[in-house]
Amino acid sequence: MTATLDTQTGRARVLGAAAELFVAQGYAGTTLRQIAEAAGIKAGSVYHHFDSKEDLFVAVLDDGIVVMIDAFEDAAASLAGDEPVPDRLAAHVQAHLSAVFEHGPFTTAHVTAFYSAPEELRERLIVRRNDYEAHWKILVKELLPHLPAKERRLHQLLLFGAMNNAIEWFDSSGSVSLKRLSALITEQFLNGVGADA
Amino acid sequence: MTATLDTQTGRARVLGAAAELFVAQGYAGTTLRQIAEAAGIKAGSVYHHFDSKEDLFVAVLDDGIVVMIDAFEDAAASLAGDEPVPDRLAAHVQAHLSAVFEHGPFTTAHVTAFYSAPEELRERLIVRRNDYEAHWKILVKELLPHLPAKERRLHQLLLFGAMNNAIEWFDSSGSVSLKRLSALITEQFLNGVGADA
DNA sequence: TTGACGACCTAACAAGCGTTAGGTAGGTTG
DNA sequence: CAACCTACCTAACGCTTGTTAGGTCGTCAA
Repeated sequence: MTATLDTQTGRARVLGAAAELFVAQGYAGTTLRQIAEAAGIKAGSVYHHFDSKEDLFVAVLDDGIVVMIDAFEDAAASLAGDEPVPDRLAAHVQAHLSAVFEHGPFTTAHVTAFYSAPEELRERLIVRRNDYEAHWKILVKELLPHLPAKERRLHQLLLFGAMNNAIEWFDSSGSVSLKRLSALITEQFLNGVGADA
Repeated sequence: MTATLDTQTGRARVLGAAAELFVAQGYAGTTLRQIAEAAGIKAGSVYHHFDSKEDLFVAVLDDGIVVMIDAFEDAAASLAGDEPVPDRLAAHVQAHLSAVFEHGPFTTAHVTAFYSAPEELRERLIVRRNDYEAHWKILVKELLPHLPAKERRLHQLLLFGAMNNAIEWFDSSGSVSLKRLSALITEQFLNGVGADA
């Protein structure tokens, strides 16, 4: 459950080491020898668990998207469904950010390493990514029924941009908590920065 | 002025080819032989113009940030200074997006390729990046004087996130114009998505 | 005419890459 | 005890990488 890199076995250690390195250095910038060393084995042994570097990358990101979808559905399940719009949105924003920042490098890899991979490789991942985005699309439609679909899509993309870009500057051990950040993004998204407060 | 890759000479062709490839494939994913071929010369000849792959990368991104700062200052100069807040913000948002989407691969590289480079390389670029962010910081302070500095910084980061992430989905030849996108981002930033319209 | 210079090319270098074949040690199963 | 499986290791393969040394050819100043 709370197993770290040191206590895991074989395949899981490789997967975790790969996730961390892909996040830090991207796909092309990470070598199998680095991954192997971080996992405590030799480069050739990686092929006992995965057929190729590409497959390993796909495995990392597939794991990540599963975590994100779980987080989304947990958030949905924790709501009765009749809460005010800001509360419902905030719960899901926090679930997303929590998954990215606090649930290990697998989710983070989806935000930072995805675009570092060759396009051909990315194509193997978009199905599951679209699955996650579809969850959000339904939610946003429920929360903002008054908007035309096209505009709703644009706003959703802007929301994703604001959330995912936070990975470049947000420090989870800093003075701003993740909960506060979630509230801020929600408030900003729904009501704006408030030119006249 | 409107010189393309084909009409440029030596160094400029290498620079342009490198920018495009860095955008498409990242730093580690792009080879000097690819750059050379795209520029119409041989790999070794790149070293007549640049001392290393790292230097070439820095040159590309330095060129990009200059364009962005120019665009920002042009937008500022085109304003009288007493326009309403939404108009002033929209002008600068459009300047930023226009620079990223319509002024060649150098500016784009700053958004997409920056984080694909090793951290040591990135350090050579942050001085100029900070210079550009400082322009925005001053502007946001003028536009939103009522917010505490800390919160203003967070909102600014969210704005950058929304703008820069647009590179992953915005299609400048699509049905949404860049001007409309600028207006949408500005409206969203200042007033939110409007839960009750 | 000579000389220098810029812009390129050829050919190679050492290092590192992803990947593979074949081997070894320990645990489990019949 | 034998057979088998899992989890590794060693050693190498062919290839690509960034980089360098030295050469060529046209242009242009003295």
